[in-house]
Amino acid sequence: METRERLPLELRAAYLALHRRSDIEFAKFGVTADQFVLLATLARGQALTQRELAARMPSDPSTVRAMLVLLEERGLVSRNTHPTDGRARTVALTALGLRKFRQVFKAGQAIRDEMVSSLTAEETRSLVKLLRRVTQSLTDATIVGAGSTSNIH
Amino acid sequence: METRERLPLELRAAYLALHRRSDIEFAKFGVTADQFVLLATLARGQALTQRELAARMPSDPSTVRAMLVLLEERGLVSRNTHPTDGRARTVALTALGLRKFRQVFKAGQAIRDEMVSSLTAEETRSLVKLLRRVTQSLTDATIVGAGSTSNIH
DNA sequence: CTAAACTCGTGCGTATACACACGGTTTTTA
DNA sequence: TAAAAACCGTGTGTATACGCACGAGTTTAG
Repeated sequence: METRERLPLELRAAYLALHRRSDIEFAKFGVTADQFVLLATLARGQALTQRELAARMPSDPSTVRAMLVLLEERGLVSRNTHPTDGRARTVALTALGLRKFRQVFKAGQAIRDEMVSSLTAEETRSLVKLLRRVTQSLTDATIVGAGSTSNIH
Repeated sequence: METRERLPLELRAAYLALHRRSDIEFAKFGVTADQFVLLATLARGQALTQRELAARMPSDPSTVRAMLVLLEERGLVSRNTHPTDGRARTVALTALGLRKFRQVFKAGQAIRDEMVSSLTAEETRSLVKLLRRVTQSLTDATIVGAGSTSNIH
């Protein structure tokens, strides 16, 4: 029973459980778990470009675009022309979007409490730390491995 | 800097990093990260019903069905009639499916090694343990919330 | 033993997640 | 400064992830 071989599956199980739980809770407010992540990221740094936003979530630029189209239709975010870069568009929360974020964040407290309900404060800190290191290891490897990203044309 | 509020995002970041990394690595073998999870689950328990399979992954029955349709077309799994239950179908790996699983599992060792490359054996054990507890807490809550349809009436 | 309740798989709809190619824009290079 | 390279957002295609409603089969209640 190598714990090293269980780690990927346990990580997957934990994330999917969180995602399901969040989707159910947030549905009352008409947003998905991932849309909440996007709103939260914008709440921390307005006027990001779409790519910056994607990098911080973290997520894929084309995924983020699809989400922005939906959120813009609902009036939660606005997309404007970038002041100096004609290619880019800046994204920001609308007043409605900010209000929605705060509502959902509050509702999410119940989930965050549940998550750590069987953990001590010390264990929670430890868990966050370990997750960060795992992410770092996987991300470094990806960047090194895929570093030959080229546009051949 | 409340670590309790960072936990969901760190969990998400770690899982998505793992998923991306796995998809890239496993693409060489023509399977996705999630398809590998399905194959691995079958390798541990053949002749499961689709629902049992979904419960063990864990995943949604309708998601699993869509995956099975694709995997069956590629000859990696077979679906047969259940011996006693006319509603259910049993699922099993084909010989090709088993071989594929073993190949991909071997290739996946590199990823599993990377994941724990900055962790001690003790920390890895701890991480698995903490993730399990988080999953448990989130799952219990979901069941309690939606489970009042069964025993108590 | 029959009718209601439950369960299984199916099929459809919406939202991610990401790859990839494309056109337009900026930056770098020669 | 003109050509090349790199970058941004868009649009399309495939694969999850899950909810929901449906038909068929099974279990339970009366």
